[in-house]
Amino acid sequence: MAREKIQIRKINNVTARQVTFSKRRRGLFKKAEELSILCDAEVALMVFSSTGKLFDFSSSSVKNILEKYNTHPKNLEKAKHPSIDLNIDDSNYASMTKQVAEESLRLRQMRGEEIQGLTIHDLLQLEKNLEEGLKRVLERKGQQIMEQINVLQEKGKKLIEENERLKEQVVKIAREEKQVVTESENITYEDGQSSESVSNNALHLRLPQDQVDHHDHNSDTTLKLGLPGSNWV
Amino acid sequence: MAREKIQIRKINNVTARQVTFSKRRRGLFKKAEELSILCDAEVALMVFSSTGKLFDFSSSSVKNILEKYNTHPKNLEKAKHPSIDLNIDDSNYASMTKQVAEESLRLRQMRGEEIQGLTIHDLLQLEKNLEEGLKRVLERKGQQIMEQINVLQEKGKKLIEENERLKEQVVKIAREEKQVVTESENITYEDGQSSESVSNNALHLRLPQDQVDHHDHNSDTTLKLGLPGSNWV
DNA sequence: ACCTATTAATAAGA
DNA sequence: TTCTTATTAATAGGT
Repeated sequence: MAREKIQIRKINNVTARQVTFSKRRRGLFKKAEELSILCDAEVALMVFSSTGKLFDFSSSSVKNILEKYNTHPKNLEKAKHPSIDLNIDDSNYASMTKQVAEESLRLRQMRGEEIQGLTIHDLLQLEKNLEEGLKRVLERKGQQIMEQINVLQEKGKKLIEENERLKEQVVKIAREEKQVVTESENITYEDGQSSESVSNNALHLRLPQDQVDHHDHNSDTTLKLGLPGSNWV
Repeated sequence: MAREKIQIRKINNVTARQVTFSKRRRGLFKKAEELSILCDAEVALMVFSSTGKLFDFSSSSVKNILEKYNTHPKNLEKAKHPSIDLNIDDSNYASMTKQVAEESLRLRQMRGEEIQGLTIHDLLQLEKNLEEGLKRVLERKGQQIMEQINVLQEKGKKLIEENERLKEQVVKIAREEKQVVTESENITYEDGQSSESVSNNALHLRLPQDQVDHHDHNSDTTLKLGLPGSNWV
């Protein structure tokens, strides 16, 4: 696909072969990845150059895909482990494969795929299952969100209480320092803030580190509610 | 590379996805073979469709390449797992069991079971899947029902036409019999029904058996619509 | 499955 | 190796 059409046979010129290998290898890996993404397929690709260098790609993990490959019924026949268990294994594998296939089909049908062959009755059943599932999920989501809100309210309450304590503490410290100032008049505040401006932003004052961390940790919970697409009401 | 540029992300339309899978899979395998021939490289390619179907290509034997892959220095470090070659033993059984368990869990979660441990985020995802599935199922059900209705209307039309023909036939026969009666006055009707009462229930008359069967068969379709819980509008 | 307008890959050369 | 570009190949959307 280029300046000239080429025949598909081994390229004899070594340099040209290497160049073509690089280019086409990239193209092949790109296509492999695209297929896996576009079509939700599992793809594993291994290439050894003529110099023995290995290149591989896998949509998930090579290990998983190879396992899947090895257990695939298509390959089970050729298993060269002539053990006595083979027959038992085969039937187990066969039944398991069947089971997997069935569950997989049901799952896909729940997602609205492969439902072309279903009768109206089947479709109504499916619809009922989906609505039931959706209902439960929505219920659970509502609960979960209410719980989160309660947790947040609880934390908020605690934070307010803590703030009150801290304010008092700050006022107290300020008073003590005032006393000190009164007593020996050469000591000043370290920043420009007077003790009167202390309000809710008490955290900006120097506090023991563990308390600061505590607040940061708690505020994580807030983020969990900031999710998009929430239409559970 | 076609009528329109597409983004590389999962194709949502199931049919389109399957079509694209077929086309691109062919392309990918062709490219893999070309690379192996042109550049004298060893290539192994495995693809599982989203329906679990396996397609593979290998320039030599998959087994050889997998062996080579497993013993390649690049993998030896992390290859603590007892090799991924064609060992068909309990590890595969275990992985299959795991797979079954996972799919089964997902299925149950789609039905709203075992969702206590899920986060809000998980629940939102589940909800989205369920709504998508439900949407597709409802669409399909609607189609299916419209098809059934069309079929029924078609059959109804044919039945009406046939009834008209039969009525004419009956009237004609009745006339002929009247003639016969007139000619030789000792012949009577075989049942108490006079030819004047023939209306839509023409089927009650003795007809050739095949026509009766034909009607009974057609009326089967009617039953398929008489299902409970239909709220698809 | 086939068609074809378009995009993507790539062979050769720099 | 990388870039460029003329050309061939792959393919998306329709039929």
